Amino acid sequence: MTKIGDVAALAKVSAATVSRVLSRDPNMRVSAATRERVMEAVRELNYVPSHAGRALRTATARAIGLVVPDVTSAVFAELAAGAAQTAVDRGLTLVLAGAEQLASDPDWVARALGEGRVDGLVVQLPDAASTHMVDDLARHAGEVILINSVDDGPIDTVTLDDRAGITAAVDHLVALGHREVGFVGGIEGSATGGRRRDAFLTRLADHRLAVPGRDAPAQWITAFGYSGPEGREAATRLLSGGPRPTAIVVANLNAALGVLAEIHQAGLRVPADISLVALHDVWYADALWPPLTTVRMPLRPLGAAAVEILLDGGRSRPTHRVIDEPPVVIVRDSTAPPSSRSGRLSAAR
Amino acid sequence: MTKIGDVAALAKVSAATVSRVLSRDPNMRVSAATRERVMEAVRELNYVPSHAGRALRTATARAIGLVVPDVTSAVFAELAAGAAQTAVDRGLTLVLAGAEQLASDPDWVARALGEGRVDGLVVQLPDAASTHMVDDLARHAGEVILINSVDDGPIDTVTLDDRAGITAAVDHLVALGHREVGFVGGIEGSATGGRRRDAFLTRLADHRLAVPGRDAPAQWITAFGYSGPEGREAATRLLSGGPRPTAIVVANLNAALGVLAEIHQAGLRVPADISLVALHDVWYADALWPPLTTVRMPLRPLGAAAVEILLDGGRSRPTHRVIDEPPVVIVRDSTAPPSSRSGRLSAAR
DNA sequence: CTGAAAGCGCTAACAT
DNA sequence: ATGTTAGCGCTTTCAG
Repeated sequence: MTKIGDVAALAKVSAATVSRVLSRDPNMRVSAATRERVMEAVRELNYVPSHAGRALRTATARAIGLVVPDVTSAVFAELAAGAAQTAVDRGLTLVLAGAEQLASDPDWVARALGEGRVDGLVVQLPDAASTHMVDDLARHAGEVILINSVDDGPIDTVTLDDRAGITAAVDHLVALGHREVGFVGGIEGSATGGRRRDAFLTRLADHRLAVPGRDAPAQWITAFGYSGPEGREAATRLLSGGPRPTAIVVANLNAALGVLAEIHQAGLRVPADISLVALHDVWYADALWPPLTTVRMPLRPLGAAAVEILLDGGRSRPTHRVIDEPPVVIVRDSTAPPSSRSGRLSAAR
Repeated sequence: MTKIGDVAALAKVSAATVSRVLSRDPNMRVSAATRERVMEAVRELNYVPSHAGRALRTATARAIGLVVPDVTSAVFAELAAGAAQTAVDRGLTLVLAGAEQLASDPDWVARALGEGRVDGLVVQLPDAASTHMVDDLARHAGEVILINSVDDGPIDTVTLDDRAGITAAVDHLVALGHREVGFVGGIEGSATGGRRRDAFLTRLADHRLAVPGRDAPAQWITAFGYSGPEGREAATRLLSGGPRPTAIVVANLNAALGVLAEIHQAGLRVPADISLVALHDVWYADALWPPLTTVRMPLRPLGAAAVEILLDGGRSRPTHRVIDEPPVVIVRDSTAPPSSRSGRLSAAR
């Protein structure tokens, strides 16, 4: 590999000058002529500064890690895009990692940060994150930001307005005339799961609709998790005997796939027999059958904000930001007014 | 951060000894007592060796990059898992990256490698990769391995046996009694696209089935690409007027989503009116409606092999390995014998 | 078996 | 505006 000295020799300047030219720091004054000669030499030799040398000297990696529960969830694509954009703008490398290691190895965080391969970590905790994972992270507050999981505590935090998303979904269904609505939620006790469930219940009450467990069957509201199979399980439960709702809000798109499959399995039609709206929009929402109505959340801004807050660290108190860009309902074909055969619930009483 | 000197001081040895203990190199002989004292100090101080220091000294990053066209494609999950496992076994960090940058910035590769953040790159080229991208990579032969794209040239290469996969799909359909089969392929001129298309045509001939463009309508074989929307486009074309096949082989699962949506849109039923089998198995294949019959390819071994070959580099001639683990057809509900109403093609002539 | 010393490539203070 | 010098944290001869 060609090094800074080679460039310096070719340009007939000192290594320090090459460094100054390459740093692009405005208060590093270098004459235009020298600068030109240096750049010429850099091109000539295809010089790329050694990351190790620079990192050792400056004690920074100019890289941050993005840790997500499941890299292959399409929901994560936009998030990553937002984070990547901001990182690139700031001249940083963004490194992706799955959360498996984080979950399995208690001092993965300490090592990742301690080694100095990255300067900070943007972490989305798995739905089922244990408290000790949060504690592990808390020990590195300042170098870590949590996205869309916890929204308080000593660690910096950015979250989506989950409540607004769920509210928009419910409102959309109500506007279509639905009054009997079920909910497929995240797992019991998870931060987003709780927020989304509460928002659902609250909005039901706002509209004076039947509340599962009170005026409606308890199984209309489920909490198996956000994965496809878990969604399927939830739908099985939700549809098992008794009156069924005319519409369902699914708190996550992956789960909605499972719900959709189970509804088909049960011989029901969407939206004729039952309407479906899911939180989070992904590319294949309209390659499903029927094309799925979704609530698009500001995931890109979420990712961008996470990187920004992480980088502008050094505050005394932790930041807890909520991305308040409003969610938008993408109406496709899985929602429609309830059929005339609706009103099962009232009929059943 | 605590450094090696701190550990040395606490353990009352020199930094060199600490390094020797931590290197775990068997021919570094250190007395058991010293070793124990050092390890004790390491634990006490939570010492993690600085990556930069080590990388600078040894001129290696102990990290490799995995570059894929689309991080969020579920097809990629297994591939990444295989690569990650092998990397971890060898004590390496695996860094993920999307291929956008690779496509847009001609010397992204040179920089990534030159900076020394990674020691090598496992690259899956986008379907529509330009030749100049391959040329850029060729300049770094030895530090780069190509997966499931090109299968010759100066760069090391591992590929799936695409032909076997497609053959298995066709055979499955033929075993069910289909004789009129369509094909939704990758884009014209791509390496995998070509292999899969050729395999399809060959197998058709082997079974003496109607060949699109000769005894069957030319539009039964399409080449729009592997994405969902492109699959949809292909299905539109394939189903446009004229006799239609009783079954379709889709060369990629993402595209199959689009195909499925379009078939539904056309008011056809799967598999009653038309059977569907797709290459690559993903978690949600059975959350679709109907659950999709797929051909499962050995993606995990592919990822593992890529990392191995990259690491065991230094041969004089490039390696071109094919993962020959046989593909397996996962029969779900999207394939069935052709209905009695079949034979449209012969009837039409 | 262990320690001393040198140096990997770079940047930041300090000189000039 | 540019050069000189020192040293970031580590591993690796070379001595002992």
